[in-house]
Amino acid sequence: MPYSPEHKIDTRQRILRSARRLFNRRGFVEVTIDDVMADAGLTRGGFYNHFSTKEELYVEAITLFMSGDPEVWQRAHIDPNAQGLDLAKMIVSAYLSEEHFEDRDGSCPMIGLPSDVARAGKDVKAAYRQVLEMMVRAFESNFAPGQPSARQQALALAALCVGSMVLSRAVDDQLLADDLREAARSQALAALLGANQTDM
Amino acid sequence: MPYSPEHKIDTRQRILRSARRLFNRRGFVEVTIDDVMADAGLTRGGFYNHFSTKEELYVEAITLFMSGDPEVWQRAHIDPNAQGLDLAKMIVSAYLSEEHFEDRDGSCPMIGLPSDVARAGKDVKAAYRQVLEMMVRAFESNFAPGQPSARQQALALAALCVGSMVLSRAVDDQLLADDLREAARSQALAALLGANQTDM
DNA sequence: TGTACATCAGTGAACGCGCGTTCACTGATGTAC
DNA sequence: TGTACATCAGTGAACGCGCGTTCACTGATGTAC
Repeated sequence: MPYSPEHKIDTRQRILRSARRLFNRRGFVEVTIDDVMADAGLTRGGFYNHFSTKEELYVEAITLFMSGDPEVWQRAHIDPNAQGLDLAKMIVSAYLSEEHFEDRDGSCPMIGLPSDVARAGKDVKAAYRQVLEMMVRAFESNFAPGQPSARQQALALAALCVGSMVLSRAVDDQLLADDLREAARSQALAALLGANQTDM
Repeated sequence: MPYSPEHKIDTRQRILRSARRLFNRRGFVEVTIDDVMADAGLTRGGFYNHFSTKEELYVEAITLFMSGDPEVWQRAHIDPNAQGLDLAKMIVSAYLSEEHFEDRDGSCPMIGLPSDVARAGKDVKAAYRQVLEMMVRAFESNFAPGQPSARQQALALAALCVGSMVLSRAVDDQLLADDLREAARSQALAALLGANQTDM
C-alpha cells in the first residue's frame, strides 16, 4: 500500500483550507481549481483524486468553517469559557470588530458569500443555514430561555450583525463602513443588556 | 440621419432594464451579454454600440434602480405622500414584505448583489453606496432630527432590514426565511415607535 | 410626391482566451520475499 | 537487511465549451433633391 492513509487525508484538508480562504475572498465562480490547487502546493489534475466536482468542494469548504480552527478575530475576543450574556457580548464584539472586517480570507462565510449562496444549490444553502443557526443559538441562550420572543430577538440580532458587515464590505467608503459597524454594535449591545434586565 | 435620436436611447434603456433584472437575479459573472441582449430582443454584436464594456453595463444597471419606476413591492406598501414615522414604517413593511422577498428580478439591489459588489470595482461600489444612503436618509428623517444618535439608529435599521433579507434569500428553509423577516420587522417597528416617544 | 443616397443601429460569424474536466503517464512509498 | 514490485497520489498536456469582444456586412430610416 503506497503512501500512508493519513497522507491523502492531509492533502485533502490542505486543499479544503485553501479553497475556503479563496472562496471566502473571491466567491465561487471567480476562483479556479487551478488557483486552489496551486495555493495548496499541488497541480490541476490531482484535484479529482479528492473531489468529484467543483461544487462539492464549495459545499465542504463552507461547512469547514464550523469545524475548523477559530480565526484570529475570534480568538482575540472570545473566551471559550464565557456563557450567557458575556458570551453574547463577546460574539457581537468579535463579529463587528475591525479584525473581522479586514479578514477577507478567514471571516464568517455568511459575510463574504451571501449572494453567491442565494444562487447556489440545496447543499450549499444547507451548509450556510447551519452557520446561521449556530449563531442564532448562541444569541438565543442569552435571552430568557423559553420566552417566546427569545428566538425572535436572536434572529434579529443575527440579521443586524451580518447585515452591517455585509454592507460595510460592499461600500467604498471607510468612514461609512466604520459607522455601520459601530451603529450595529451599539444597538446590539443595548438589545442584549435590555433583555437581561427587563422583559421588553 | 437614419433612425430618430430617441430610437437609440430607447434601445439603450431596454438593454439596461434587461440587464438590471438579470444581474439582480443571477449576479454579474453568471449573466452573459448574450443573455442581456436576447432578453432585450437584440443580438450579441449590437451591445457595443451602446456600452463599451460589460462592467460599464453593471454600474449603470445598479444605478438605474434609484431612478427607475417603483417596483410592485414598493407600490403595494408605500404611499408617496407619507412622511416621517409613517414613511419609515411603510419602507420597513415594503422592504420586508413577502412580495419583495419573492421578487428576485426587481428587488433592491442591496439584497441580491452584496457579495458581488464587495468584489467589484470602485464605480460599482459607489453606485451601491448611493442606494444605501438613500435608505438611511429616509430612516434618519424619522428619528429626532439633529439628534446625534439619529444617524446611528438609521444605519442600524438599514443593516437590520437588508441583513434579514439577505439571510432569508441564502437559506433553503422557507420557515426560517419567514421568521427572519418577521423578527426584523417587529424589532424595526419597535425601534421606530420607541424613538418617536422617548429619547432612548 | 417620389426616388436615390448616406448613415449607423443591428446582425451573426469568428477570434482568443480561460476554465472544468479527462487521461495517459510518472514516481514516491509501503509490502512481500 | 536489501531488492523487486504493485499501488495510487500527483503531474501536465489536451479537450471541449462558453464567453467577452471584434469586425465586415446588412438593411431600416431620415434627408436631399
